[in-house]
Amino acid sequence: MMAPKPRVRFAPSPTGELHVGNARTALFNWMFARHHGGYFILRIEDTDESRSALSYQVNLLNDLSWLGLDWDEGPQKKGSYGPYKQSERLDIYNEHLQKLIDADLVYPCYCTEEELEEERQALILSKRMPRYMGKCRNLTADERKQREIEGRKHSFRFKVQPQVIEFEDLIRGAMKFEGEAIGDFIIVRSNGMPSYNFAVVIDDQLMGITHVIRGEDHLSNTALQLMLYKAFGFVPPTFVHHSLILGKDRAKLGKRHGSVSVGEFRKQGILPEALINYLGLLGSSFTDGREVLSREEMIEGFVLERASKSGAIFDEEKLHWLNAIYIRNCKTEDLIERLKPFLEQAGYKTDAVDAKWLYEVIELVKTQLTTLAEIGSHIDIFFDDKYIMTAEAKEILKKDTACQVVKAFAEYLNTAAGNPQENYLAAIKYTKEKTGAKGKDLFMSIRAVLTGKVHGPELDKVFVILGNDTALKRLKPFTD
RNA sequence: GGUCCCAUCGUCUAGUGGUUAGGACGCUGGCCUCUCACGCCGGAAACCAGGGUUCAACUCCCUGUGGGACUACCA
Repeated sequence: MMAPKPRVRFAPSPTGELHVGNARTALFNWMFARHHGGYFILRIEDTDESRSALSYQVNLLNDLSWLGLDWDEGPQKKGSYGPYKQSERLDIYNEHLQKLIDADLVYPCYCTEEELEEERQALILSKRMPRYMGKCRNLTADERKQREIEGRKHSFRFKVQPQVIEFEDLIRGAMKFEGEAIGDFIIVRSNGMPSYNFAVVIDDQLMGITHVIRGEDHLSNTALQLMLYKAFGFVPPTFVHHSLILGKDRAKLGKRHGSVSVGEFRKQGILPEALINYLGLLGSSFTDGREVLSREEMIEGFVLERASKSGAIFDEEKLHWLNAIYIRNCKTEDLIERLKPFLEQAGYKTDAVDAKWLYEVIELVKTQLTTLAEIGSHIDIFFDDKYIMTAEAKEILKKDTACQVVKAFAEYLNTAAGNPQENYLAAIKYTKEKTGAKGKDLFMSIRAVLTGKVHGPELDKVFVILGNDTALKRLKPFTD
């Protein structure tokens, strides 16, 4: 008999930009689903009304789509396990809460935040672990009524039985937690919203999730969730906790480490396939050791168990290396399309320019690019309004030989009648013969005057793109 | 503090008792070349420490050390 198709989910909370760490979790889930021909489900965990925002949710879907991580069920995609937003599943949570109330596995807690904070501080002071000590656990019916009359709101807490929790993690192996340290935790808040640990268990169960693939930061939550699975009589899914992405200081990657959101990398001109490739590589490896992999190859070679157990530092340089590879492997027509927003932003009017000509320009500078955003500094030499003479170029042109070279070159060009390709070759030949200059003296001088820079693509190609007229225009100030 | 996780070049990793410890990024030497980039060839660079187990440990066990996560009416 064939194993049932796995159902996995990515369950972000729309409280900020999509972080690369979360994107990687999404990627792992997605690759796992695609590799096994299963289902990738997107669930929005928006039970924190104060932090969730619709704009973030829109962003999230955009970023995921941009990365190419398509989901089979979730927002904008109907499935038979919805709704896929927790804020729309409130009655489901209430039903389940009632079950636990009926089974006497939960109790109302009337403590205020201030009281809880006080308790926490007292415990810390006496060097004990800060946790809820169960003040409201054994309240009598009268005491509860009294608090209701006082108008106190209550949350619901789960009665934690001291126990050892064990489970098998697909990446980490046997996991064991001493339940002793866990206090009665809140499953429904005083505003009626479910807490994370409560909602996640119900949703994963009801949505038929077979593998919970998430970050290591959820490892200790698993113990609480397992208690809930048991309380409901649910069979827990397989848990898989991958390692975290770290900053240079080996702490969990966060805002203070610089760029951490998918949106930021997009704005910097990172290609989605490069980011996906990098994220897939980070903290994992594919069997044959190759590192530049297409989406299909990643799906094909993905083995969850190969994911590393230890955290991985985010290496932007390696991301850039991959990005450069994807840029130069990109078909020039496609690259131009991707480049357009960046060109506009840098002040280049792409519509005002001949498409064929632009194609030649991009084709020529492709290999120099690391990110799309730096396009401007590579093509400025081809635009009169962007062309400027750098200090290094001026230095080159101060030399006597340079002056002679420039004059001779211009002299030939002034009377030349061929196409740019022929003209360039002939002008170089003429200049070489007339001045005796060769090598660097010859080419660098011409490069300096033509592009205003001392670095750039092959001169002959630059000249052809520039054309006779532009070349002469730039030569003129140096020939008078 | 408590619970838990982790530990191979600077970084990402391969490695499952016997290897010259392999690859990639970065760094670096050279080639190509007017320059930069690309490309090609080469180099430096690692098994956290101490005990076991074993004929043999990077690999298995223990302890220590170091790093990290969690410790909310956030997810």
